[in-house]
Amino acid sequence: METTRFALVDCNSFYVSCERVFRPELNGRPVVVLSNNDGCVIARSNEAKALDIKMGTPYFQMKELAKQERVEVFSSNYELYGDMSRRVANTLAQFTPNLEIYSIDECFMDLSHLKPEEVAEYGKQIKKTVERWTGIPVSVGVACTKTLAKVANRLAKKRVGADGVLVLESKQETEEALRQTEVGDVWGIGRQHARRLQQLDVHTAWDLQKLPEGWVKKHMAVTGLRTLLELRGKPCQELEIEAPARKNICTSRSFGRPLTQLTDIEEALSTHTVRCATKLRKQGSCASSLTVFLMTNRFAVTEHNFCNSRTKQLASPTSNELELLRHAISLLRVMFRAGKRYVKVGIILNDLVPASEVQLDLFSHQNDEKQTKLMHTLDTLRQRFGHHSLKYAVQGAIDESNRHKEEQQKAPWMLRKDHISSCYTTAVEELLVIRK
DNA sequence: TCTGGGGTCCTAGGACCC
DNA sequence: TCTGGGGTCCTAGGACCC
Repeated sequence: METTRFALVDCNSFYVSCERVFRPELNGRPVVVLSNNDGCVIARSNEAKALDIKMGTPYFQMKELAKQERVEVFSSNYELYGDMSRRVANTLAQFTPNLEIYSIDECFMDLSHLKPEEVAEYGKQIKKTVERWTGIPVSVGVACTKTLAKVANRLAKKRVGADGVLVLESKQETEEALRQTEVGDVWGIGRQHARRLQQLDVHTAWDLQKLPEGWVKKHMAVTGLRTLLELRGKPCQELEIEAPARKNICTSRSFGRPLTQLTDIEEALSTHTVRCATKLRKQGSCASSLTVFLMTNRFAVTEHNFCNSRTKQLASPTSNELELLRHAISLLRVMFRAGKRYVKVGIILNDLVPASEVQLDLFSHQNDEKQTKLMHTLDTLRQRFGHHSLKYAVQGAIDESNRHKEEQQKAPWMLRKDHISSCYTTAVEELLVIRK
């Protein structure tokens, strides 16, 4: 029987690295990237980590420090990061087609076919090639299960002399790695389980791996048991080359500032709904129900906290955004209460089914086919001319297409993006600037 | 003034059925 | 007063991931 071998390739401080590719003078300097609405820190360069800036720190709490230490601050630019992510994945695909795109900055690769003595050199080649072709620095961890590959990857980043590549082949190498890994840093062990395990004197991945299966199953469910077995070297999770179809699709955003007017919230919700429906059709699915949720500020002590949601079951599954829009707006109107300051609205499309399997409702519109063609046309035009090229009146007159727009020219629900970089790789005008 | 967004899986417990 | 047993389905909530 062939033993399995997985590599985990993880981009170092991915969002920061994307910004640095086009601003190389920022290498060696502290850089952070903020979440949507410039809320919290979600990516940090090593120099920023050295300043003790923690993941998830609200930006307003570190503004002063950023100024003092000349930290370069970016709003998140997902168009850029998504494009860079595709470049990294395409590069990795040159090494093996057995590739799982696990997240925007991580890929698992199947390296079972290699001889043990070839693995380390192969890992170095992967790292070098990605950096040369995309400009993004990566770390590579290799082991016989996904969970152990994660462990290896963490240490590849941390260990001096590892140089960003670590292979766990022998029992001794694996044991040493597990002893050096805190239990809370194991993939699948979150805050709750980590705290509980610490209380039981289980501090490292090595301690965790020694626990009895029965206890782990009882207290950490089968997902915990899988983690345990994978730490022991028994693979429980395969490579997922084809991304499985999503079961829910959600689009939501905080507003640029708290809102009190229904019409403003309707503009935001209808824009989210169109986005969400576009994602739905891209996956080739129809939604059987939709949920709209509306939130007041969960941090405000003075306001009566309010998070409400309403769900609508549809007569038959649909991907028609006109229909989804109608239902979303009517759910919002039922929920809305005057006099509250709202901070966020969102839509979730649930119980998705493949469009090809949707039962035709004999009593519904005769013009279903016409509607399908209309949606297809909308998708094509938006893809070609940008998402803002075709809108409904309810979405409001102002759009986000000019990303550097002054605050007062934006609709009140639109995100703050005070530190946005250019879409170097995808925006036509940017490409022209680069060519000049 | 200022605290992200988008997912998955699992389990317990209630409702309901025979 | 006593008040079976086993199965399924659904949902809310918890925990986790990046």
